[in-house]
Amino acid sequence: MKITINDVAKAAGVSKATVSRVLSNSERISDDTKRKVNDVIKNMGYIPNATARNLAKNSTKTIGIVIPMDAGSYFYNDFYIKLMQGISSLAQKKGYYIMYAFGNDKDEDKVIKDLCSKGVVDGIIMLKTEQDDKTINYLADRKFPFVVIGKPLEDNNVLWVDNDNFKIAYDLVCELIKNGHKKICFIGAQEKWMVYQERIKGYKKALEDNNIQYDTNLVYCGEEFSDETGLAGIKEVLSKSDPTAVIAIDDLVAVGINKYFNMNSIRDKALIGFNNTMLANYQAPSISSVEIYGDKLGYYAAELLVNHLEKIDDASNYKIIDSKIIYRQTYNSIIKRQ
Amino acid sequence: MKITINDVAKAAGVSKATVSRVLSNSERISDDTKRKVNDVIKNMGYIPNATARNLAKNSTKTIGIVIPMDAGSYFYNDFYIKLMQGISSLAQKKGYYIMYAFGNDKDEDKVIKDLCSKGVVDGIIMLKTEQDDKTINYLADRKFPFVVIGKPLEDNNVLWVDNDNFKIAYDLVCELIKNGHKKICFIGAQEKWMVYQERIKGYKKALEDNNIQYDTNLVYCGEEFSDETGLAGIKEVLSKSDPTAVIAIDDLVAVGINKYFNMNSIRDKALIGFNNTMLANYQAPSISSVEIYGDKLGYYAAELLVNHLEKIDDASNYKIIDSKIIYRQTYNSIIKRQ
DNA sequence: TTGAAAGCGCTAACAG
DNA sequence: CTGTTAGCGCTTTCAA
Repeated sequence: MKITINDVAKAAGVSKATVSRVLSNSERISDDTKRKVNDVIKNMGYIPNATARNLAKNSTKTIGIVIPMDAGSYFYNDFYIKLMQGISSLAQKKGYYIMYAFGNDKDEDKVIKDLCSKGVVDGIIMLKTEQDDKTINYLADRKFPFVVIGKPLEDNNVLWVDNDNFKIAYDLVCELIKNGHKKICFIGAQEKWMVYQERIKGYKKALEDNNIQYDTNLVYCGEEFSDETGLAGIKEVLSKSDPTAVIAIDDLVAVGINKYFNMNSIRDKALIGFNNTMLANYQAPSISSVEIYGDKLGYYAAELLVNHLEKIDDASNYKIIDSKIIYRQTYNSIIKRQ
Repeated sequence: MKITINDVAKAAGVSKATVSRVLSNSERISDDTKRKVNDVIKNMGYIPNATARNLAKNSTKTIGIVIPMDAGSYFYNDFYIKLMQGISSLAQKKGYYIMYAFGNDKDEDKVIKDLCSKGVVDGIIMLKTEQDDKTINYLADRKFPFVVIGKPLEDNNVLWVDNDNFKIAYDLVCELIKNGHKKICFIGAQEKWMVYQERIKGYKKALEDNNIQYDTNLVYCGEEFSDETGLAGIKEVLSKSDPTAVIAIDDLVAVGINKYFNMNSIRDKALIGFNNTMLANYQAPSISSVEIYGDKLGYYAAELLVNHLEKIDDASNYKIIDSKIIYRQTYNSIIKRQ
């Protein structure tokens, strides 16, 4: 039989209100009774029922996350898992539970609406980096607490976390230039996405600041984040120019480029991808990449949300996560390829 | 202001019991009032409060999953995501929510205990394939509903789903033999794990049934599921024997073997991994692998659990998931390697 | 500092 | 078929 707060109260010879106070560590309670009640609790192995507490407090202490499952995001498994880890880490620290749901293309907002209207979660983290503002608006309108991963187009008090994609690209290009590279190729995809736009901006600015002329022949932007994009991109660029270093917007794209280099025994070009997936690490040669710390993104997204839920004032409504270049074999220009 | 069942009752001119009945689609209610109440519900935009319902029904309609985060499982991201997708798919169909938590090495059982004692979930799915029976016993003792992914050592009414690792290996070896292979190498890891034991059994049986002598020189079992294991394993096997086909217990192990083949320009050996991860697909040459359908494992695990929760009699307490060989470049013995 | 009592929003006997 | 009435287990005024 389940043991409730009443059982404890009876056994301890106090009212259940007192037990409740002990549970929530209320100030206004004598050390004596506190000790007494805690003993009983321990002895009986009493565990408060979360549902009842939730109902009484009108909060669930749980965070909802919606994992996008649109075509292609299959490739971001690594990233999503890392996000989830980060979220989980903060949640455990703060005593929150996490609910997840996969949003299929069509019913993604249905899932979100369900989650936030049925009172099963206190707030939501949207894992989608390229969020449609429809959902953001929906949540904002209802004043439902949420944070997005990926800077939203209009930052009007929306809570968000993101890398500074401009700076990431800027720093990377500067670093390459410092290492003697002058003709640096950039192969991207999804022109409309912020990730692309910010990174290409950083790329351009870095060239400018180093007095290197921007050359459209060195830039390619394909459709999908895929190895085919990499293959097609590098092929096209090489037909018009001769870079010494290549930046790919994603490791998968970099894999395509790497393949092309291998097939054509091109061994004098540096290659750097983004997102530091397993894929990059286990290629031959191993592909350098930029780690964007998905776990941190998740952790701070959760922190932003929880602070908001608990009315703790954050200095700001967003958080920028750092990044790091992971140097592997392809970082050098002269690579021993099979 | 939030609108409750009382508001609806008042507006519809009925009792809240009636509204509740309409909500749960009770039989014993006239079509007239049903329509009337539903209209009001729609008009007012009423959404029942899940927490209150949970408390009243003493069930939460949510499934808990614990994702193992011990060292090394990093490499199974793909697999876990697929499991989660499958679970999510069934859950959405049946109207269940899903709660997840990462179990760090030390506090994994703490997480589980918390989940099942606080009444936040109705049942648990354990994603750990090689489960410690400690946790299983704990849950079984408390009669807390759960299912494990991966056949437990002792199948005493525990609910579980798994691939038939014996059969997978058996079929694969038979297939290779049918294709003319006679010297088939098996490179595994984690000797104590069921996965290894079952597959090696299947391997042996297939040889036996095809009148091929089992040769210990063709078998290697390393420590970790890693590319190093693959490298070390194939090196050792090749020093003693000369297989025409190599089976690796995991894609990551296969990657190591592939690397060795590439480095040494070995192009006359077939290579097949397990788990069909992205890793295998994007190697050069692309590595053949056995798809084990993580999503199905998750889906049926959830189905088993939900049926149990809803007292729907399943024919059996477990479910075997099929598998499929994914043929890629390394399936052929003569491979064009870079 | 503690207790009594009124909910939180919904479900489920039990009557009618 | 529908309403009344207890709860579900906990929190939180309001008094004492």
